[in-house]
Amino acid sequence: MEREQPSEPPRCAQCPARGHGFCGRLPEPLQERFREAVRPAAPWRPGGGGDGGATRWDLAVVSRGTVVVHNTFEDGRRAITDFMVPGEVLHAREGGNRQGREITASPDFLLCLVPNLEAEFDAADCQCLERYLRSDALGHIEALRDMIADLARLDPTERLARLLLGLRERLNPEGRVVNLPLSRNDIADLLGLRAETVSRSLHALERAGLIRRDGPKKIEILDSAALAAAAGG
Amino acid sequence: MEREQPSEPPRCAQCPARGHGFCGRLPEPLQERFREAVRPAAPWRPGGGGDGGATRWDLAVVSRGTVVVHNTFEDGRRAITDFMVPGEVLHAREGGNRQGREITASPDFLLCLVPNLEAEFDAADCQCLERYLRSDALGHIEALRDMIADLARLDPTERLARLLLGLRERLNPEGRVVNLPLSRNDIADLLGLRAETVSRSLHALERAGLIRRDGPKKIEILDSAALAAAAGG
DNA sequence: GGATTGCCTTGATCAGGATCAGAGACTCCG
DNA sequence: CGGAGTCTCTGATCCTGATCAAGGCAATCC
Repeated sequence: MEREQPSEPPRCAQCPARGHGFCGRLPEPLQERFREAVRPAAPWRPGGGGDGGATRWDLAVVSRGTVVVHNTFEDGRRAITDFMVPGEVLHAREGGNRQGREITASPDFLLCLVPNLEAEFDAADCQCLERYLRSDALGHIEALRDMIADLARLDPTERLARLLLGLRERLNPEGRVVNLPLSRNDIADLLGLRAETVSRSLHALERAGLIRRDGPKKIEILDSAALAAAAGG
Repeated sequence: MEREQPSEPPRCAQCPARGHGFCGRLPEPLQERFREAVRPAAPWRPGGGGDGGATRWDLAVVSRGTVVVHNTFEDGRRAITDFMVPGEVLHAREGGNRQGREITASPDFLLCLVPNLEAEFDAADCQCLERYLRSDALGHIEALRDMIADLARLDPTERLARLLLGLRERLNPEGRVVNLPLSRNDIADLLGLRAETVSRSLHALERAGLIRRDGPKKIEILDSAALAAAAGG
């Protein structure tokens, strides 16, 4: 199986997100055109602030690693407001970075870029893609609203339970194991808590028999139904 | 000035959102086509649950009133996750309402609907509109992320200050007065607080000389800069 | 190997917002 | 006009998650 299939350049054949995510949901003919159009790249230095401003793109799909969107307040308080895992779309921002809003990524991250939609696709494909992009954005809006509801009304343990279920859905839908892509501090910034509280809440979920911890990152979900119940419905 | 201008049907000439918002930002020729395409309607009963399911649309712009998106958890906890005021777009949901997610509106609400984009616009206009819609959705994503950061890291008074500044921006950019479109309870559900805390925080802002209250709904912003500072940057 | 560093965990204390309780203010009706 | 009901405001108490502090553990570096 060393030989590449003609329709899949090596970069796609080896993509961890192959078959999942945005690319996989496109209709077949467009998917093939898409494979030819994408350029793998890491357009800014991982973890570092501000992409140099050089690389511009219309559309990016995360291929490897985790991309994190965060706001920093003037006094140093930080919040993670969004994050994307392999297969998910990073929409182009039109206005550029405003004060305090930044995007970073894990050291191993890699994106698949389409620098210019209209240059790469004909009118029909372009319109079709635009539609999928809009649909993706609307779905994302729903997800962010759910996050808002969680922050507004769930207690720490419930938030953590939701996060674990969401991460399994996105990273490993078939399995029971979640490998946390974020540190305790990042999880705290994501859920509006402190790292200590994250620790304690994980401990509580483990004591209740809903999860099993194997090192700080690896978490096995023992009882999905009970975990969903613990997540507040 | 009783006579209508030919390019503006009465419904648009009298629209409270005239000139502002999504319609106003469209380029002129498209704006005119848009005026002819929209149909004013209130496609579900205000405040009530579940739009009967009858009315379907591709695009809706709020013309009058306030539209509120909220999640309700099984045990009755409620969160307002989003809301739109006149001039703002209510994007079509693709998947229909999922459990616990609902949209309601103030009793006087009115939308401008485009039931079917492709039926009402030619290909070029349609593509242009789709692009504006995507841009609107991306801007909305940014706004929701800001809300997430606020819920995660700001204290009640800071959240309230942000809400007031945001509302003035959206409802009355020129003036100093904000007419709250939500009850204390709704504000609490929006900011992840209790109505009592909203009351106390408003009181604190007033005592600090940043706002003046004139009845429960009418709020005058006395010192924008100080209010922005109190909003945590 | 030993020291350093960063991350995670656990414990003790504290404070801010929730909760409980009750008193005005306003609207909607009869 | 009066009464019911809802919404808003204020006060007193309680509890949860933040804060402060310290120890464990693994990876990295000399």
